[in-house]
This record gives sequence, structure tokens and C-alpha cells, in this order.
Amino acid sequence: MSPSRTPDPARRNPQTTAAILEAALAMARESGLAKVSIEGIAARAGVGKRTIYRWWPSKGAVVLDAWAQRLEDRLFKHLQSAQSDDFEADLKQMVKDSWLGAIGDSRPVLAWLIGEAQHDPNLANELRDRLIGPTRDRVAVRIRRAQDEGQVAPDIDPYRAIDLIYAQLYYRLLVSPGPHDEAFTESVADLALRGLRPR
Amino acid sequence: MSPSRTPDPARRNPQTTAAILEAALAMARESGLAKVSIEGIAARAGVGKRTIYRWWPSKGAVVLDAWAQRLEDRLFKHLQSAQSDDFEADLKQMVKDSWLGAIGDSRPVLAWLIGEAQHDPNLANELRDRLIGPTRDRVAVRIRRAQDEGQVAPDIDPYRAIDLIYAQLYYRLLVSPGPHDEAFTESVADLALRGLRPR
Amino acid sequence: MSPSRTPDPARRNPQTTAAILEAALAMARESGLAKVSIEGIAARAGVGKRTIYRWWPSKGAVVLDAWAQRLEDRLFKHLQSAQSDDFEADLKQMVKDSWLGAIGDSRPVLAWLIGEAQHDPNLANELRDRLIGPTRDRVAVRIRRAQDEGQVAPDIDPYRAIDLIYAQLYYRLLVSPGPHDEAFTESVADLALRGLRPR
Amino acid sequence: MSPSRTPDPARRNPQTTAAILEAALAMARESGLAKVSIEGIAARAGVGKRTIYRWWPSKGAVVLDAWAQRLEDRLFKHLQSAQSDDFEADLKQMVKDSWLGAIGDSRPVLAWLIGEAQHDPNLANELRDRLIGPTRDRVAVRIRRAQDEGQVAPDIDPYRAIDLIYAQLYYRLLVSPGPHDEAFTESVADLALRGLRPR
DNA sequence: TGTTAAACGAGACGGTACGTCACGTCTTTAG
DNA sequence: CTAAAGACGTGACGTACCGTCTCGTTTAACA
Repeated sequence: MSPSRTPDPARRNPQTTAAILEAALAMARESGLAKVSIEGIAARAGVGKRTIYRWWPSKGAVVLDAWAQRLEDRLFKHLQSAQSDDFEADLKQMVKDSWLGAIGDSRPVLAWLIGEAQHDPNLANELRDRLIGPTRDRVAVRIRRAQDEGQVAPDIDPYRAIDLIYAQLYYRLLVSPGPHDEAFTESVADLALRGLRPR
Repeated sequence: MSPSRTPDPARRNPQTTAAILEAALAMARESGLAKVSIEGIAARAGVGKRTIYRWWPSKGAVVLDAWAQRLEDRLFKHLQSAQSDDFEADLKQMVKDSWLGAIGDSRPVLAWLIGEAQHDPNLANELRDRLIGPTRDRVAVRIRRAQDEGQVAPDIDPYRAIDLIYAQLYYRLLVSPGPHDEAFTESVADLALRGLRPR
Repeated sequence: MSPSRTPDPARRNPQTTAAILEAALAMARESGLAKVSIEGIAARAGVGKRTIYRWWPSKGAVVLDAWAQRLEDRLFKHLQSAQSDDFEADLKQMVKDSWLGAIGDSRPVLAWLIGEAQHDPNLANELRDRLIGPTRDRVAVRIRRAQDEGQVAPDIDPYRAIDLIYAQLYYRLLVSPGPHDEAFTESVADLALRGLRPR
Repeated sequence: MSPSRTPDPARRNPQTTAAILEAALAMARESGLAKVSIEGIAARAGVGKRTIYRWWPSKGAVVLDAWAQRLEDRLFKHLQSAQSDDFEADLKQMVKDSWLGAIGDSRPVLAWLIGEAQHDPNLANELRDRLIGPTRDRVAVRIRRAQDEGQVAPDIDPYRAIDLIYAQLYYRLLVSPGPHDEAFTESVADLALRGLRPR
């Protein structure tokens, strides 16, 4: 009977971890995400492949981990800082800050991760748990306040409202390309707000 | 100077083509899309790999070709059959017929293709040219009529209106999962219409 | 019943034939013999592959044909011109003229052809019929005369005598490398003559 | 700077090595040498192709390795066992034992390897280093002794004497076919000895 | 504080699929 | 009917990574 199959996080070498994440991000930036491979990361980080497989289930997970680590703080800070009494202004700021600010130039990373997630359910879950879900939850809080304050129709499910907003961003990212600039984020919020306001 | 490196479509063997497309679809259905490989398709179709590479640039292109061929007619017929005077009814029918009807059970194929397209710009273009673009164009025609008839606000770009509608579907498919049923397509149209109607 | 399986040599296009042979030789010289391919020859000669297969059984046969055509006259003329009364002088001249003169710089072609012949019995036969055999026969004539004139021991099979001589050349070409110069051909003849002279 | 691209022989798996060599020999025997392929060997040995490429540069090298391993001991033992005082007897025994005994039925393997070596300089070197050279060196020792004892003319380079002998064997193998039997090896030695004896 | 179990680097290994090459057969088109 | 052009089925090539599996060698927890 093997005493333990799962590795012991307490003994994990933080330098190794950092080297792996850094290598993953660097290679993604330099060679394009399609060329990221576990072998490449291991070689670049000066690390055995085994060590990567010990802590991550797939290369997508490594990239997600590396990318999310850099992103999370900024992303969630932005989302929480929009706390004025003007929902329209707050919404526009949240969309702009998260999509153009926090994510910004690394939209291709997000696109690639979602692409990978289409054939990797684990990665899909991880992605939702770490980024998509928390983002939605934070925005939902603000929407519910707006409903309380009468700025959004009370009969709308806040998460459906978020669908309406964020879907436009992801759709442009993944399906039907177009510029991702301030005019676009404004338009996204405007169009959504037309439908969300109480009649 | 070589006179021509590109193969001559006139000499293409239609039986071979059909066998390849059929094999690609069958394998996608049976083994799951992640297991589709050029080698597998070639073996199953009784065809040389070279023959596949001669006519398609990637396995995604083969699957797209196979799938689109079966889909196109039904999809576009559905979109054009919604021609009543009630825009809301037409919209709901178009969404339902295309998303639940024509695409239906093969939504995973679409998700996988879009996933692939995130690291294959060629495939992304092909996908837009064959499916996404034509669909949008057809819906745009109906929206413009609705604007003429006063059922949709005239200051809205029809393509942004389409974004608003279809984005919700793709978002649920690719990013934030949930059921794809009639209640959902109804809700998609309802929510979009709230914002599209003239004030 | 097919009226004829073998093509009719009378209808053979001499220009096409010449172009093929020339292309084969040119490619052998330029890219090295290992890179000669039927496809390459066809492309370079501006000829369909079918046409090559119609007239030659293998690429080795094409190269042999091309090379032998250029070689034959010179080779056999040299061998017949040694007709003095001094067998030693004649032998040395025959060896020198054939091995260094006629074959000369194209020894690698010969080596490659014999290499091919090790896995292509057809080519082996062709090679013997066109080059090896005729050469041996011509030298045998001169040896028999030397036996009649008492310059070679009468109990030696002329063809074994030829083995003794030519084997040294081919051995150095194929098995145990060394310079192919006049000193070598002299030494080959000297060493052989030691054993051939009457005791 | 990559510290080392060459694999570490210490980590080589001897079972795998043995399986590969055995498979190579077995396939050569069963299907004929022309049909030996790296893919075939890998499949038969239950081994990844990469593993073969890691340790051998070409299929010729694998076959040579497999064949030489089985051959070496017998071959060199035979050559060293001829140590009587009668050079003629020793020579005849060495030729017979090595050519008919040790090599024996696997002469086609040797022919094929030399054929391959004509377009593979690496293989040519390996072949010389492992088989041809050592054989020549061992025979040279005996010839030098014969010169000391006055049985061979002292002015003859021992290696040229070996040329004279072995060339006849290889010539018949590679160029001008004929039986390989005891009568032939006797004749080879006799003919060579005629020229080697002191006058 | 020395023992010992683990994490670690290195990379060999059995595999799968890649994309390319050349083979030899075949079909189509032009003269 | 020959020949050019080249599509086709076939099969091997050599490469890239995959994920698993030893190997020593640190290294840190605990005995």
C-alpha cells in the first residue's frame, strides 16, 4: 500500500514553483501560446517534468495559474472600487477597468485558455472557479444594490444581467472580432442598460 | 519556377472527398472531438494523409467542412423562414430554430471548433466566412426591417443588436455553462428585446 | 486479353528519353546520388512519372542507363587498344585506362550503383550485362593471348585472373578505402602479375 | 547553452537495447533486409521509435550492431586460432573459417550493409571500425610472422597482401557472383599465395 | 542531530500524432 | 495512342510532446 499518493504541499519548493510559473508566462509571451509545452516549460525553468506534473494537471493549468496570479489582485480591486451611487457610471467603470485595464493586452491569453477549456473540463472548472465566477459574483453584488436603489428593473436575475453585459465582451473576443477599446466598452454598457433599466 | 504548387480542384476525386468528410464527422461523434486526428481520419476513410493535407490545412478545417456541409442548408433556411410581421415572434423563432434546431445536439462541435480557432487564425476565418458571418447577415436583414417598421429603435446598429442576442448564446456555450433549452432562448430574446425596443 | 503489356519501343520519343537520362545524371552530379528520385527526375525533365516507369524498372536503372551510355564507348575502346606484345604493359594500361580514365571521377556513381544492386537483383543483372561482363570478356581475350605467348601460367582460369586484378579495385572502392591513383593501379597489376607469371 | 544533447549511456536500458537488436536481426532474417524499417523494428521490439533514434543513427547501424554482436567473438577467435607454422595452411584456414564459418549464411547481411554504406558514410566507418579493420589487423599479424619466417616475400606490404586475398571474396559477394564454398576459398588462397611467396 | 522520506533535476522510455517524402498506380486532358 | 500532369493509396521517415517511470541528490521534518 503506498503511504500517500498526493504530494505534500508543505514540502513544495516555492522557488521551483515560481520558476515554473515565470517560465510558462515568458514562453507564452515570446513564442505564442500555441507553442507552450510542458517539456519547454521544464527545460526553461530548469526543472524536471515530473515536478510540473506533481503540482498541475495540464499545461493549461500552469498557464492559468501563472496568469491568474498576476491578474487576480488587480482585477478584483477594480471591480470593488466602483462604489458610487451612479450605477451607469459604476458599470461602465467596472467593464472598462476589468476588460481594458486588468486584462488588457493579455486578452489573447484568456482566449487561448477558454479555447483549451473547450477540450479540458478540468481547466474549464479551474477557470470558472478562479476568474469567471468571482468576477460575476462581485458584479452581482453591485447589480443587486442597483436593483434595491431602483436603477435596475427588479424582475431581472442579476446573473442574467451579467450574461447580457459580459457576453458581448467574450463574444467579440472569441467569435466575432472587433476592436476592444473604450468606445466598445461604453457601447456594451449602454446597450445592456437600455434593457436593464426599469420601464 | 514551378508552374503551380496548389492542386487543381478540377481533378479532385469527389468520392475521396466525401469519404474524408464522413469519416471526420463519424469519428467526432463516436470518439469525441478531442480524439479526432488526421491519421485517424485517413485510416478510417481509407485515404492517404497526403490527400487530406492537399485539400485542407488542418483537422479543424476538415471537421468544419464536414459539419458545415450538413448544417448550412438547414441553418439558413430556418433563418429565412421567419418572416411574419411580429419581430418578437420572428426573433424568438430564429433563435430557437438556429440554436436548438439546426445546431442542436452538435453544440459541442461548435464549441470545439471555436476552441480550435483560438489558436488557428485560418480556421477562425473559415468559421466566420462559412457560418458566423452568413448567419449574422441574414438576421441583420430582419432587424433592419424591424427598424423600418418601428419595432426596433432606429439608432441601434443592427450588428450590435445581433451581438446582444447571439453573444448570450455563445457565452453560455463557451464561458459560463447552463442549459440550452427553450426557456433559455426565450429569455435571451426577451432580455435583448427590452433594450432594442424604441423608448 | 490486353493486346500488349510491353510498350512498343518504336514509338518511344527519343527527345523524352534523352531528357530523362540527362536529368538523372545532372541530379546525381548536383545533389548527390542519394537524393536522386523518380519524382525529381520527372520534374526536372518535364516528364510524367508514368513515362519513366514505362521504360525503366527503377531509378537505379535510369542512372545506370544514363551513365553507361556516356561510358561504354570510351571504356571498351580503351580495353581494346592495349594490344602490344608486352602483357605487363598492356595490363597496366588497361587497368589505368579503364579505372582512372574511363570511370575516373564517376567512381562514386559506380559505387552507388553497386550499392543499389545489393537490394535490387534486376539492377545487378543489368549492371553485369552492360558493364561488368563485357569488361571481363574483353580482358579475358587479352589474358588468353598472354597464356598462348607464355606470359601467363597456362593453368590459370582467365576469369579467376581477372578476379585477382579487378577485385582489388572494387575492394578499395567499396570496402576498404584508399587512393585511386596511378601508383595504386600499378601496384594492383604488379601484385597480380607476381602470381600469374609462369613459374 | 544546453549542457549536453547526447544521451547518457549509463541510463540506457539493457533490456530495451537487447529487444531492439533482436528484433532487427529477426526481421532481417524473416522479411529480408530490404524490408527492415525503423518503424518495423520499433513495433516488433515494443519500443518507441525515439528510443531507437536516441542510440543509433540509422537502421543500418542497428542491423550492423545486432549482427556484429553475434559475429565478433566467433570471427576473431577463428582468426587467432590459426597459429601453426605452415602459413599456407593457416591462411586457408583463416579464410575458410571467417568467410564460410563465422559469416557463413549471413553473407547477404554483409552485402546489404556494404550496399547501405555506399550512401551512408557513418555506416561505412562503423563497419570498418568494427569488422573490416579488426579482421585486417589480425590477419596482418600472421602475415608479418610469415614474412619473418620467409614464407612470404618481405617486400610486400601486409595490408596489400590482405587486399589481394579478401578482395577476391568481397568481389564475388558484391560484384561478380559465384559459389562461396571451400573450393573457392582454397582457390582464393592458392592464387594469392602464388604472388606472395618469395621468388 | 542524525535518519529518512519527500521533493527534486534529469531524462529514458512506450506511445501517438505530426507533417513530409517518395513510391508505384491510376486517371484526366491535350496533341 | 503517347505523353504531360498530377491525384491517389501506401508506408516510412524523423520530430515533437505526451505522461509515466526510474535514477541519484538534495532537503526538510521528526525521531
